[in-house]
Amino acid sequence: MFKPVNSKLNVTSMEEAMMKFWKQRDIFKKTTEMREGAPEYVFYEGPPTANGKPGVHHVLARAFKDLFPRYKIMRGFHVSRRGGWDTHGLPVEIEVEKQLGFKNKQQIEEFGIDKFNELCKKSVFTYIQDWEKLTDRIAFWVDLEDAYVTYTNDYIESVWWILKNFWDKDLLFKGYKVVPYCPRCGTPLSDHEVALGYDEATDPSVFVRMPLVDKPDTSLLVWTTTPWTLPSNVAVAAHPEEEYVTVERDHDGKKEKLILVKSLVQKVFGEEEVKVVDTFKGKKLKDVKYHPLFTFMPPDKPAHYVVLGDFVTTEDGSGLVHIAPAFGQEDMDMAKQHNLPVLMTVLPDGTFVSEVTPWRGVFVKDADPMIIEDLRARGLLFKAGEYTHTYPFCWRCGTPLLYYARESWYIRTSAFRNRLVELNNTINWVPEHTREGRFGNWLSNNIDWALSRERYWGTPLPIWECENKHREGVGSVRELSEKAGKDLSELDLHRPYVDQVHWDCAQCGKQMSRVPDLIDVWFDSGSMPVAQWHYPFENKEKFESQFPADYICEAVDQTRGWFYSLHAISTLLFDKVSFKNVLCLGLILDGDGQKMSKSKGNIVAPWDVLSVHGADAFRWYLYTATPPGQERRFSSDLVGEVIRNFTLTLWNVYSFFVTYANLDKPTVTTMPIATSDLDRWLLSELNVLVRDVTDAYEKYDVTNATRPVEAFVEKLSTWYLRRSRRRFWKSESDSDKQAAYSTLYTALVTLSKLVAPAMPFLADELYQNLVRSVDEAAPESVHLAEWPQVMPEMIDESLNHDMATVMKLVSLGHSARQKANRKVRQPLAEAAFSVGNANERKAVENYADLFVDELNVKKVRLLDAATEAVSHTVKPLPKQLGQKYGNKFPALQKAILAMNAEEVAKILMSGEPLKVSLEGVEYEILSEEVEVKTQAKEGFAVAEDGAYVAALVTELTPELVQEGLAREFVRRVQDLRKSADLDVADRIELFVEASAGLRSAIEAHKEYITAETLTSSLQFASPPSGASSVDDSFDGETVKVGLIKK
RNA sequence: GGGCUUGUAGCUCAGUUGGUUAGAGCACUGUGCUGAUAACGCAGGGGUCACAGGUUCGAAUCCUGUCAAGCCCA
Repeated sequence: MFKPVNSKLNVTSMEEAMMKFWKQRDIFKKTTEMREGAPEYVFYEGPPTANGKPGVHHVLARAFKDLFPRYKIMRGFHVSRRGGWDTHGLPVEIEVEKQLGFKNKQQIEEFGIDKFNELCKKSVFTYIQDWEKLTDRIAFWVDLEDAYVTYTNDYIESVWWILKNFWDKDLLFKGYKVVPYCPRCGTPLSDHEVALGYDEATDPSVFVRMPLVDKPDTSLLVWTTTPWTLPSNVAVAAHPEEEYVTVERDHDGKKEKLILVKSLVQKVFGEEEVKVVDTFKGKKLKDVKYHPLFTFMPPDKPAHYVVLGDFVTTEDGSGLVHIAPAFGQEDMDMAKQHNLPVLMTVLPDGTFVSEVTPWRGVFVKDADPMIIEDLRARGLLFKAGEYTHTYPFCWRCGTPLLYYARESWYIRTSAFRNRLVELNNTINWVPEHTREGRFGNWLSNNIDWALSRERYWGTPLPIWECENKHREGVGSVRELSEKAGKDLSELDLHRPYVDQVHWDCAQCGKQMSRVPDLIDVWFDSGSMPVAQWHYPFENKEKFESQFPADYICEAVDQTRGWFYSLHAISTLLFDKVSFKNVLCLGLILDGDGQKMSKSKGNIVAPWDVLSVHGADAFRWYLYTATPPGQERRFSSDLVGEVIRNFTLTLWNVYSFFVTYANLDKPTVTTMPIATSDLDRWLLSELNVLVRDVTDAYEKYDVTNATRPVEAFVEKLSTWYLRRSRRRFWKSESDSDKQAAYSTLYTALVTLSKLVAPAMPFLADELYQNLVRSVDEAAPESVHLAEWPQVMPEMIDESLNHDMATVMKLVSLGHSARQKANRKVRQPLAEAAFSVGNANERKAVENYADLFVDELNVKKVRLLDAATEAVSHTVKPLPKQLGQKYGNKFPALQKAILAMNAEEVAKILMSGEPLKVSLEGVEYEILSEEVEVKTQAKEGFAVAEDGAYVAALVTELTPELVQEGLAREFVRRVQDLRKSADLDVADRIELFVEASAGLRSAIEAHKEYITAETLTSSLQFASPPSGASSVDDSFDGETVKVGLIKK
């Protein structure tokens, strides 16, 4: 006996009960334990930060992360799924700063780094319960109890070990570079951090005059969008090969001359007429001296002359670029090349130094209008406007970044550029284009990794130096203890405690102190293959068995984040990849295609979806709606569609099976002996499904691992089951019935396994009842079961094709009925079909019984030219003929159509080739290269689609009419049974008062009627009191029916 | 400015090595079927396959350019 199943499914309560079951039986743990010793499949969890609530994009990532470990376990692998938490970094600090109301770093130092970091440590897990609850509810099976945590001493020590390795290989260096710098956070940002914060910005667009020293009436016309950098100007750059002009114009009643690039004259002056007085190549401007706009800081080297550079753009501006080495990468390169001075006019907090007297202490961006005004007053401003472009902002605090020359620690990743690319080419990326495209491009343009951060809560950079710049790298706590001469095994490896460790320099005897920097948090997470095991200090074997990963999965924003940091570290450290397969997910957008963001208020909360539609439907939606790499428009309603379209269809097939199986108590087996075509067909399709889904999983093709299941369930429900219902109802328990039960049972059990990775709840619900309730020896959960084996011998492609033809013709038959206005309950004498080629004709003959039943006709046959009034048309098929004959196709087509259609049809229908001459050449056209269309001329109701034709004989004989009435009557009785709330197996007594025509129809078909309605006795009498009864009329007849449950 | 991706019905998506009639689901309307179904069947409306060129006997599909959106890099 199976547990009775209600056809109404309460998804959420089913899922919650299943969660409880899994927990009680410890199923998750068993999935790992049972595979102890089996081949390892390695999954890495990219650590999230738990200081914010999880959103739908986290559900997306976690759903996809969960899928493959589940599949691989069913395939016999051992998968340890260790969770992890990313705990360091600026986001955490910023949360704490907000709590404390801090505005800058001084406040943190005054407050105390120890206390500040203590708060950071606490804040990291603020929302951990939300994360655990969500993870649990969506059935992402990951071990959070034993998760790695990046702030632990063990983790940090492993990171130090990596850094020491790099230090020893001379891969760490200190450089003077212009970096994107957040003046509020007081720290440079890594390139992947900068990437997170680009936004539209409107900046001033300013053209200024820089008068030439030798020709005071002539000025360079220089363009900038950062007026605040003008006080540190030391040069102007021109493109050596571009044409430049000197133009003359009126200004303040005088003539003035301005120099700019020729191609931008129109854009700069617009309507204004200017006179070009000279034209020359940019290189002629080399070394031309000009008067600086400001003289707050006297340069210590020659400055204020024109230099040449290929980078000068002539798209915008004037073709003359202002150079301020402290505030631009290209500017700094120029300064190095031409030995220009570097004027540091700005403090680390983003305000002007005191030498810049008018604006000292003013934040530079705020000073822009004041500077413009000053230039205007001195007649140096040509014009000022606005310029909208994408500009980087701090990804956490939103402050516009400054490009700012800082001393910084770097990893020499660019030295490994080729190797990074080579190793990447061995990684399987989904979608594939990411390997060569987004990620590959990024690697081949690799620049050194800016590692250091001038912050507090993070992994300290383990480099110590003395005042003479003698430096030592430290790679373990033991090494640190030895150098310091005391046991530091209990030392917290964070600031400020590590900063208090000193020793004397081995070279000069001065005190060694740690450099103040922390490292980029991406280095933390990228170290996880090593650091999660505290390798190499312990767990050597564990590490080796868990490296590299077979599978990782994150959203596309991790391309330059975690994907890069994992790849870069393992390349530099081991010269190996750290992951073999990677699924790179697209972003999740709201219903209008907008990025979800807190500020727009268009966030869909995961719980709003989960509490209504449940986790399975949510997951299934994520797998099937869109290929994983694509961005997706999301709304809760789309998840609801999954329930209606897929979940309930499957559920109802399941509920049908259980309902009838509990009545019949058949012996079910998953090795059915299929005798009927319908069963053979279903099992054939089922094995195609198993084959295709398995292949798709092996290729990390999620869409094709899930969508075909939907298509199969649709066919199972609307064709197999619809056509098989009577086999389950019939009273005798013969082998056909047994076969039907076993076939359906096999399909359902197989489905429960095929959907187990994707819909873990529903899958186990089916499995528990279908398998466990009859076989206690079976694995305790579908998630502990083996993946279904495909049985190729069950696959019959031609049967599948035939059945598709049958379905197509049945559909046309229904269409023809509708056109002829003949409802299905009215039997018709004959249905005749036509198909496109000789092969398909078999299908009509072989499956006549399906047509008879489904279309309610007495006879089925092929339309036949020999015996009835039909005509033919022929259609040369472009695909076949075009591919074979290329550009001869149009002429051939014309020639075939010019022939007598009836004769052509006759030849082709017999399977003979058709001979066509064209330009003296004879072609043999095969029957499958031309579609022959048969048209019924008269006496039929016809529906057609391409070569497929269904033609129904619609004349009714008195016998057919009587039979139709009998069926109508049965329908009334069945409705009555239902409304009287009878059980499907209840037997009844029937009382009927009917008009004459109907009465004789009932008498004629009494046996059929009583069998269909489980009637023990049928009397033509008025229903006794207490009977359920109904009055009705149809087809010109009237009836009163009553029934009593027997 | 450069790179990657995307653009097909009102919405969400398919569309095979190029093949002449571009499909499905949802939604809407009508109708039929049903003792599994929250369903299902049939029919109807709904498309400049983003746009413009090109290659080809033939282009949603290949090429070039343009436009729009998203992400990334400057």
